[in-house]
Amino acid sequence: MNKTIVRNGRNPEALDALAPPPRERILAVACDLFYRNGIHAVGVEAIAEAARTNKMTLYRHFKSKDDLVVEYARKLAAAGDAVWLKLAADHPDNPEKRLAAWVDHVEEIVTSNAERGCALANAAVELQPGHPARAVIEAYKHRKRDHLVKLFRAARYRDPEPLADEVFLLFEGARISIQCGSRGPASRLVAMLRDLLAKAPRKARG
Amino acid sequence: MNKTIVRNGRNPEALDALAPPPRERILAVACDLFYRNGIHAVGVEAIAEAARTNKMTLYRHFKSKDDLVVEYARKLAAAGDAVWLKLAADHPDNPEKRLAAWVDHVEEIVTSNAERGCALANAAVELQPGHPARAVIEAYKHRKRDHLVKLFRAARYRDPEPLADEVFLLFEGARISIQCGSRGPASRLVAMLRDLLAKAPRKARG
DNA sequence: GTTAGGCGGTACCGATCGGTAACATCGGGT
DNA sequence: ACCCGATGTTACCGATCGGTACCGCCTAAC
Repeated sequence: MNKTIVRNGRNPEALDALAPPPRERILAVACDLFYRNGIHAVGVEAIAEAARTNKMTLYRHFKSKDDLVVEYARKLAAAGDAVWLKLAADHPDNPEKRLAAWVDHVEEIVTSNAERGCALANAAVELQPGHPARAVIEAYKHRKRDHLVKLFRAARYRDPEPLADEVFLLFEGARISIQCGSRGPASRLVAMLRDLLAKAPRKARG
Repeated sequence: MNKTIVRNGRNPEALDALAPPPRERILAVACDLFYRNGIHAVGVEAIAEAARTNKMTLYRHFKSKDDLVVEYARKLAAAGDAVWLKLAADHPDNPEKRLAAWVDHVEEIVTSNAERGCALANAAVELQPGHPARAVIEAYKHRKRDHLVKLFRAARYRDPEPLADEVFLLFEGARISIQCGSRGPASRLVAMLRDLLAKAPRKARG
């Protein structure tokens, strides 16, 4: 009867000893359900249940469902920002490799199965213009576009801003198109990007 | 007391003598509300009320809300197809003018205020993958891409399919980006398109 | 004039929604 | 041994959802 150390009361001899605290579980489950089924289609009770807890505990950590949605958007935005941090960390002095790594990352996203598009864009579609999560989403999209500009500037492209806008629109278009059944155009995205980046004019070295 | 001819019983002396029958009013109002507020955010009662009728009459013309949503998607798809028909009718023998007119049309859409993006793409985001309206949406998006291919082929572009895919993604990306707050990249869409179409290689005449 | 059908109005149904109250229980820290 | 904070459980609230039954009215056709 050696009762191993567990994080929460129930289920003493199960193997969820490494289960995160409720708040993290709730948020993780909410991310999954919101993304797969849409925000409006998922009730708080279903989230609590899937997180192996209950509605009360959910409301002890989040003031309201809208608050949970805001945290959802924040977590997604943070995950997106982390990609750029990792990109910079992995190739600190080589913009060329950073660029190639980013294209590989895009390829991963766009060729992965069960793709339901950009979760933040989907959320923006579902949420009313005044919803507090919209500000999080819009700020993230702006940062993303700026990251592209900086990446292209570092790679010595002559006109990084128009190039970033074009790449941005292609990427966003691919992700929204996938869930509209247009996998055809989206499947060509990576080839387009490689071609575009190869042909765009760059400054001379030095 | 000359009772003028009216289309429906009530309100004999008002000026809505030219009011369409209830089904058309309901569908038109549903299009407006679904687009502006999202499908899940609009109840059938609100639709009936805005159409100056009631829920019963709505359910006499539509089996369910899902059925109304399908008709909503069908109407949007028909409106989109009508644009291509008009394009072909306006410039039957001049692919160049047809192309220019299409770009102008894109410019109108993308610069109009209160743009909430592509209504069909938004609907696809909100609807579960099995929803019957999804088939309508996906079929329309395929037609749209094919229309682009045909347009570019008629304009004698050397590789109409990759070009159509690229233009398709740029357009879709712009519309989804507008409602994510990224008006910057989207505002450059038309310039991108004109540049892209000017530089893409074409076949020689004859 | 009569009839039939489309329409408006109201009241209602069961289900589910987001959100809360009250209480039992368990754990770790002192 | 004690207590306190975090969690689990249950029941409940008002509001709203999609959808329906019933009745009365008006119009159009015959």
